[in-house]
Amino acid sequence: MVLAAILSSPPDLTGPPDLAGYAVEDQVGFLLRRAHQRHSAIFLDAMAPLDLTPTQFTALIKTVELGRVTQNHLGRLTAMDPATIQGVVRRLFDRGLVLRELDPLDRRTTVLVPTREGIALAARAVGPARAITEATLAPLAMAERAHLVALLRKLG
Amino acid sequence: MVLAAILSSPPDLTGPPDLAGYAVEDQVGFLLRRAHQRHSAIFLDAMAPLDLTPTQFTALIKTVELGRVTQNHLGRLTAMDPATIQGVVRRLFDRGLVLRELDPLDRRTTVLVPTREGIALAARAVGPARAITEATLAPLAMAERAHLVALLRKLG
DNA sequence: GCAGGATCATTTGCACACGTATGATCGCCT
DNA sequence: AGGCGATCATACGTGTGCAAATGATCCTGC
Repeated sequence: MVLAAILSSPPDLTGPPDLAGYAVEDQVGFLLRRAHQRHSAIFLDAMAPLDLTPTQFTALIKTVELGRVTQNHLGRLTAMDPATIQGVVRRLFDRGLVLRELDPLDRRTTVLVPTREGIALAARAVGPARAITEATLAPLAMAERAHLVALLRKLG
Repeated sequence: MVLAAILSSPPDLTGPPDLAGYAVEDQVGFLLRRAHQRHSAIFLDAMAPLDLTPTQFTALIKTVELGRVTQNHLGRLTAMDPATIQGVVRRLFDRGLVLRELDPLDRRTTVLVPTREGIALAARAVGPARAITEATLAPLAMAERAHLVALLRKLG
């Protein structure tokens, strides 16, 4: 492959273009994307038996925690915009994990309520979720883990 | 709304279901997703004039930096799997920012080469990119920024 | 009391991101 | 030589994420 590259490319006398010392792989954005990817992979793998994605898990847990929530409000609590939470909730609804109730006093909203199955699944998911957090933070020492979480939280 | 909730739901004597003190919003996964979202929003906004997404920018910069890369190799360098890098490169190609060359010695691969326009756009994008990193890290003090980057890098 | 602005949910269109599958090609080992 | 596992690019399906548009409903100010 190296040989192929040498043979098939003309000698580059100009060298790499000057990007003024900018290194993409050291930027927060790149590192955040990579860390998020890694966590997602760990999550999907560990949660496979329960078939929950990170967003589905978050939405379900929050719904169970609150008992009754409006869809938009749930979205704000879980950092998902209305378009995103809509799809997530639809999948939870299709699996019978949450119900949609009508609020006679505000006919714009649909109030979400966890079903018995939703509550049971949330309870079963907490264990794996702890393991996922642990696995995600595994490369870091204990003090570093707390530090990272604090910094991420501060990042808003 | 409160009244509606009272009227339409039976009294809940059990209280919120026990999730054993698990707080979703304090988990690394949730915080990573949130931080990544925030950064993406900042990026898209600041890079709007150049119309580059984070992944497109990363792929372009790396291609310019290297001069010649195989698509899969570029994917590994930029943390994108083959399926993802394919779409990203296709969009760069459609905009005339990179070329696809054939390697006669390995007919499986397509070698990517930046065009003059691609190189120029990359050069123009570096400034905004620095501003984006700065804006993303704005909530943190200088020492904290370095610390966060170090921790994220260590996270793999 | 009603008009204008805000809020709620939904839809559409685009871009990531991964798993999985497929077909072509390469490299190595017998 | 020949075959077999690995690698490269691509395709498809699903899920996340945002912007922008729509329509229904609410609430506030006048």
